[in-house]
Amino acid sequence: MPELPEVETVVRTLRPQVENRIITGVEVRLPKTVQAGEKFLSDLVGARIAGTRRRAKLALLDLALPDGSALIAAFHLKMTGKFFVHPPEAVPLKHTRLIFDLSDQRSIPAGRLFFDDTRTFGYCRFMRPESLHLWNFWATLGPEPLETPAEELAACLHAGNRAVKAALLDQTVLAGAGNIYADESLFAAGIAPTARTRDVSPKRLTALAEALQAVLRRSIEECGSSIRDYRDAAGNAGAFQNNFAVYGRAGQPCVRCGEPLQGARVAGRTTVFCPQCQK
DNA sequence: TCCTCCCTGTTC
DNA sequence: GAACAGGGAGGA
Repeated sequence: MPELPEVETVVRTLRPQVENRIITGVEVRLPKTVQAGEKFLSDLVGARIAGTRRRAKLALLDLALPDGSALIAAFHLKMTGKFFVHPPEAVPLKHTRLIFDLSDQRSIPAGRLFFDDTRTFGYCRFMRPESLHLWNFWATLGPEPLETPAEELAACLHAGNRAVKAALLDQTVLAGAGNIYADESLFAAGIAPTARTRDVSPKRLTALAEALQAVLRRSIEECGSSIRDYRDAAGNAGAFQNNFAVYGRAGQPCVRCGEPLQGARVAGRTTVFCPQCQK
């Protein structure tokens, strides 16, 4: 389940394999994977992949079209979306949803970029950069947690009155956290996932924001967390799952106090926390 | 603000 | 053969 550190890792591993390659063909194997901008599909041949970057949990390809205009391919991997660059002769796999054929700048075939997605929740949108703001999801995304002071993130979390975990998961509050990093940062900050944001002091919300930043940074250093499906664009698993204090550990002893961790459902998500250490 | 649904492979 | 995994849209 790619969250911010996993998408960051995917983008970093994809970059050297696709940047400055030319798209020589496109194959849409599952129509619904292209969520918007189908009309641009025919313009893609000859486009150069000018850049790769991340915003929230989106992986973005900046494309330079042959007519000189710019286009963005925005991919949301959701739970099971994966990129992989295969040799030019590779054939689609069972769950391959979208393929870009790539060549180098001298038109020599360089490979095929597969977007594979078992559960088909992932998508790609083709958009003009100047039209991005018309996409509601994009326009309402909250700040990047690693590029924003913790006090500012705390103020975002404080707005409204809901379970703190629900605020952490809300991409319009801050962008990039998912179930894993929400649970891990709540544990690190000693805050119960069900605590109402209005009842948590600004100081503790700041500690939560700092804990989130720390856990995201550490996970990026370890190339993300691999639960089941996740692989980066080089086919490698991450290692941060070995550092989980609570995620997936319901019933096991708390690493801090030894009491059994409790499982629950909060904000519609499986949640694990320590009733002793998190108040 | 909260709940349901989408989807398929894995686990019990 | 059912429960479960979960981001985000959409509806209550």
